[in-house]
Amino acid sequence: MKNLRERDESPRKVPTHEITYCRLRDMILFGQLAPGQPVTIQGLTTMLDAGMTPVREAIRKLTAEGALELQGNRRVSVPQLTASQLDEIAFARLTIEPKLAHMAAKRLETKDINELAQIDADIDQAIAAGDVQRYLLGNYRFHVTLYERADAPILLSMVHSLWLRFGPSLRVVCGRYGTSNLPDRHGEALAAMRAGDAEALSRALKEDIEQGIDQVRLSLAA
Amino acid sequence: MKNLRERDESPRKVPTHEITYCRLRDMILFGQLAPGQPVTIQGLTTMLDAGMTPVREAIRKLTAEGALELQGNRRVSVPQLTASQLDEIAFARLTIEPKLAHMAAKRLETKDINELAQIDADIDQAIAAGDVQRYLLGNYRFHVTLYERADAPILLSMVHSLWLRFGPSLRVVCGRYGTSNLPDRHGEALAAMRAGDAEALSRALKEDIEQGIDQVRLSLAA
DNA sequence: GTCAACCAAATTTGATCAAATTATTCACGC
DNA sequence: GCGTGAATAATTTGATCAAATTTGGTTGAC
Repeated sequence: MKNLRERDESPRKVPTHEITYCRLRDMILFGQLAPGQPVTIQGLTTMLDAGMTPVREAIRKLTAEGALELQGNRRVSVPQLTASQLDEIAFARLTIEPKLAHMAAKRLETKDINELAQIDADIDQAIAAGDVQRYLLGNYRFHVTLYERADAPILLSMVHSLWLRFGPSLRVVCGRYGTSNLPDRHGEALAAMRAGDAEALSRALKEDIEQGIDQVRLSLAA
Repeated sequence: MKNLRERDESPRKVPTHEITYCRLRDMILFGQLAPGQPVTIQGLTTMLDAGMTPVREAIRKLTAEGALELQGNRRVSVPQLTASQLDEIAFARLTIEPKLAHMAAKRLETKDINELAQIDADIDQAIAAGDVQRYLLGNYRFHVTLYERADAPILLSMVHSLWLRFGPSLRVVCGRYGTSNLPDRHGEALAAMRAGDAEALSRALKEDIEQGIDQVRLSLAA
């Protein structure tokens, strides 16, 4: 009985700072906050409709994850990647993500593969429609859903942090060049999953990641 | 003139939450907080002699880095590693740290190598004297000092997080079995640095890390 | 054994103080 | 006389704290 909550006003179960963190993170990953654009803490309190402490805590967490940086003294912003930082991310992603895919391969059940196929279908639709937002969200979900099956929380959190650093730049690329030329090795990946071929799966992921990073690298040079 | 601060009471330059974060982090890395031991936020406010907000922010940051975990509901604690989590850390460390060593190799100057030799000498003294605290601090400084020369902030922050996860367990091992049997491939590493051999350096680091992890793995089985 | 009241701890808000940025004004030079 | 630059004042923002609210756990009574 104590779990039932009748009041519409406060169906609180998760703390505000958690909600604030998620909302701010999604803003960084999928859009509204462009790299370099400076934001004040108080601006975020009104933007996210939360008190000062929860916003503050969300910022600390995201700063630790590399999704935000404390710019000089007074403002925070989404970091703008340099070429050498992109190389670091490339190395880390190409090492860890194929490993997670490999680990996940053995544990994947038919249900999981169907779910991933569903997500992939949605991605194809988004690409065809030129819907950047939906492509980014689908791509993120595809990778994370797969990696979660590896049951490796530490590596997963590292990947999570890498996506927070990489996501904003990918978004900029999509916004500039549209959804064509974007990585779509998901078909190969799904085939490897169905065949239970861990090696092939991790190879497909590696190529998918390389393609995405090359895209950003090109855009960075310009 | 405005930068001069006469008042003894408040020589504030770095914010409290920064200081609190560092102090708490060092407590986790080098000692006082054992894995599994639950701590309350209020306990930390008195222990660290800081207000509630700074402590809260430090906890958020350390939680994001994996140094603390929100235990069920109500308390935080230093996570206790499972065997599979140790495998994850082993994979990540053995991938990233040799890479950083390799990157650093080309940039090392004589001054840096001398500094590292100095640290290594201090480690040897600590091992001979059985001084666990000093060994841990020296070992940490040796690795971090080397990696910093790679000029790769993202990979460095990932390593930083891995050490925060690994450190407490290493400490437990030292406390239980003393400072013998501990990794000391630093001599080989220094030789490789002097020879300018990046491959040999990264190999030495790899062996040093493997040795340390095996030590913890053994202790975990018991 | 279950329910309710109480207690302790976490969360959150609002207030206060300090610091920094911006705007305005005054002075000096061209 | 007009424009530029520096200095100071004002407003905005950040950091910290203390108090109030909420939540979860525990204990005692029925």
